[in-house]
Amino acid sequence: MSDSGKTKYFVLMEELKKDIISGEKKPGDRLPSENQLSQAFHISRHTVRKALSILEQEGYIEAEHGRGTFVSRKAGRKKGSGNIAVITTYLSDYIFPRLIQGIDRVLTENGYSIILKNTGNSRLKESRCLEEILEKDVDGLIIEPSKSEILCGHRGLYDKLDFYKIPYVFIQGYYTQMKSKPHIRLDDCMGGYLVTKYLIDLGHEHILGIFKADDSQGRDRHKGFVKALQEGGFSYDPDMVIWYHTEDRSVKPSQVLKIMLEEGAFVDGIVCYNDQIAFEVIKTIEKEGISVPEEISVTGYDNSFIAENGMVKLTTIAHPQERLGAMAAELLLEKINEIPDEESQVERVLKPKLVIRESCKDRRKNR
Amino acid sequence: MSDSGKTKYFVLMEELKKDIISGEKKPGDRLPSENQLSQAFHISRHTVRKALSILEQEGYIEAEHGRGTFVSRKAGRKKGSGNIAVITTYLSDYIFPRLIQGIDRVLTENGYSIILKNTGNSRLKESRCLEEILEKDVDGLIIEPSKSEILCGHRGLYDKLDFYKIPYVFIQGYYTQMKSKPHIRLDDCMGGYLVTKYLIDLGHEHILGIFKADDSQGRDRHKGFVKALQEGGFSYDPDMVIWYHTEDRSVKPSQVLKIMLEEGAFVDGIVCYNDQIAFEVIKTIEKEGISVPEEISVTGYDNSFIAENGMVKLTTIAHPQERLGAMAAELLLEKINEIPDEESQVERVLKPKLVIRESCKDRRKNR
DNA sequence: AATTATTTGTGCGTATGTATC
DNA sequence: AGATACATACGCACAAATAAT
Repeated sequence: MSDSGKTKYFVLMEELKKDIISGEKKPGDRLPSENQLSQAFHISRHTVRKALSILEQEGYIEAEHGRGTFVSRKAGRKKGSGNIAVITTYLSDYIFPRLIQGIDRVLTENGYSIILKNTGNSRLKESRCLEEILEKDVDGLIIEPSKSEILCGHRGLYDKLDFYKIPYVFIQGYYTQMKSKPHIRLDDCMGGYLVTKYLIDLGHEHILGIFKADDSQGRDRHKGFVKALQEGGFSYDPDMVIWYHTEDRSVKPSQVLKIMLEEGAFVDGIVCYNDQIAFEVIKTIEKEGISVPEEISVTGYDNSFIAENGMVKLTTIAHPQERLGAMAAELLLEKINEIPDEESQVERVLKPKLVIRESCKDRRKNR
Repeated sequence: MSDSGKTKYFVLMEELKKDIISGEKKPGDRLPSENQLSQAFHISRHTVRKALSILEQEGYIEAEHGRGTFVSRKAGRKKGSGNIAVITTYLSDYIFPRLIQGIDRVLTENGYSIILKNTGNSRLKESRCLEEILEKDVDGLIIEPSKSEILCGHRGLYDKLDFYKIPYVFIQGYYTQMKSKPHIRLDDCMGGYLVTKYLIDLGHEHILGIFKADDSQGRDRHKGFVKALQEGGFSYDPDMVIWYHTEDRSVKPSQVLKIMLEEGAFVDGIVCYNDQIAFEVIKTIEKEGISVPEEISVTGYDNSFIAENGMVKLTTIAHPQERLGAMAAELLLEKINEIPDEESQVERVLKPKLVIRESCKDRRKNR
């Protein structure tokens, strides 16, 4: 034991570990064979194996039967639990099942499992979920932020994720203060533009917008709505927009609309935040004895089951739900396997498409 | 290698692990010395050490230089991952979102997270999922068996779950060979009875049944179907039943029905395995120029979204999806917290309810 | 206090099996 | 088919820690 009293296998192990950490041996490189090492270090092959087994256990190297021993591609990193957390606002409703389906498909193909959490769109629950995630060891996180338009009160939790080097990607919304973080979303501005433009092209002149005020999607869809109106030569009238919050969603839009209609407001088209709202809106309108689309056209958003199979087939924006989930999973996998130097693109935007059904009527005089 | 092709160290390791998990060796107990083991198992000390090193690495034992090797004090009561695996056939469609919602609600309330897996109703994937679950440490398992009516080819995996004392409960279906295992299900026999009885009471006399052949639900619903017919004084006619398998589901029922109708078979009511099939059936019937329910009544099963919001509002069986999930989670929690002596009830059956909508017509002459 | 037996830890040499190229 | 490389397995020797005599 010439080397400072340490054991032989320990010396060899440290030597190899040093080479790997320093970068002298790069991920994927082949180590000398066991016999070569045993000769070079003047120790028995058995002792070499002991050193290698420790390194393998710690995840620095990977031995392949009949081929050789290689520096692990994810050298230095923990071996990983194989679990990835997925936090969404809701589980069972609307687009989420398909979204989760897409995430699951990609992750399963790559040997991961998903840990599912949902926040009910509550900031408090989102905090709890994140804290739980930090306690368990997950290899990554896909999260749909709750009420993404409201100031982020728990930025610290995301900082912790960064600190522990747990990669995460946002889906659907994103916190505006964290725009540089990886996220995948629909181009909601374009979506809002498309439906509004469609109504204008069909000759509508009194278009009402109903938007959600507390997430980035609502803000973006409204932005597109305004853009289309102004391009069409209409001046923007704030009275022709109903804003609501998550907590209001089942009552406010319908109630306000009802009052507007009863007060005799003239409306020939309504752009709705999503299909659910559109459905509520149609119910309300028809209760007032007004018919859709003959008197008022209505557009939805998301192309959910309800749009295709409801009483009135909704003209809406196609939401490639499963694709969105799959892309999020793919981006996360890239982040997980990424070497710190290179950085993949952090934002991926899906272009929405208009799906035309039966909820809008052509109001042009001359055709 | 007399022992089933496994390596010697592996055999010894499993043997010792079994003793520790079963409680034969208690935490703090001393294992036989390496030399004793090598003599007892007729293997070299080197091989014994290999086995022990794995157990030490996994945290089952702790070696103390000069004293001996001891069962780890924290071997038995690993703190628990707080994760519970949920394996279903599908994720995004039909009743599953709500079911998972129910499971999630109860488990989240109790501080657990769910790891989601889906099998696509494939036995192979079910095996893979179970193997993965065995590798990760989960505190329990809720599983919807795939094709529960077909002989269980991987019983061994469930035995392993028993061995590692991972509690599990079946939902929806259950393997008939494992009836004594905890499971939660609808009383599908009663459900099948209810819809059929309803049609008979409305004066239907030529009732066709469409059932799935490869799960226990299909078999049970058919059983109720037969019971109602015979109680109503009709003899059972096998030609008035269409059986299909999971792989057939999108083509066979409609095709066979189409042929039957075109050949002039007289049918005034159809009991369908579920709402999806009922939906397909209605499409097929109406393509043939026959109207529902005026000429043929159709019943569904599950009371899914489609039943409430489709073209024809389906008379169906209410499936308390979220409740079912919640009950499964509650039963699992009982199993997890259960002291091995006392055993809670293993089977819980939910009574189904008939939901009457517009897909059946009263055919009685005198009212 | 020293000795001895026991037990784990380190290390060497050899042989055979099996996967890869 | 043969060379190479990792995987399993046996036997031996000695060191270091521990416990009992």
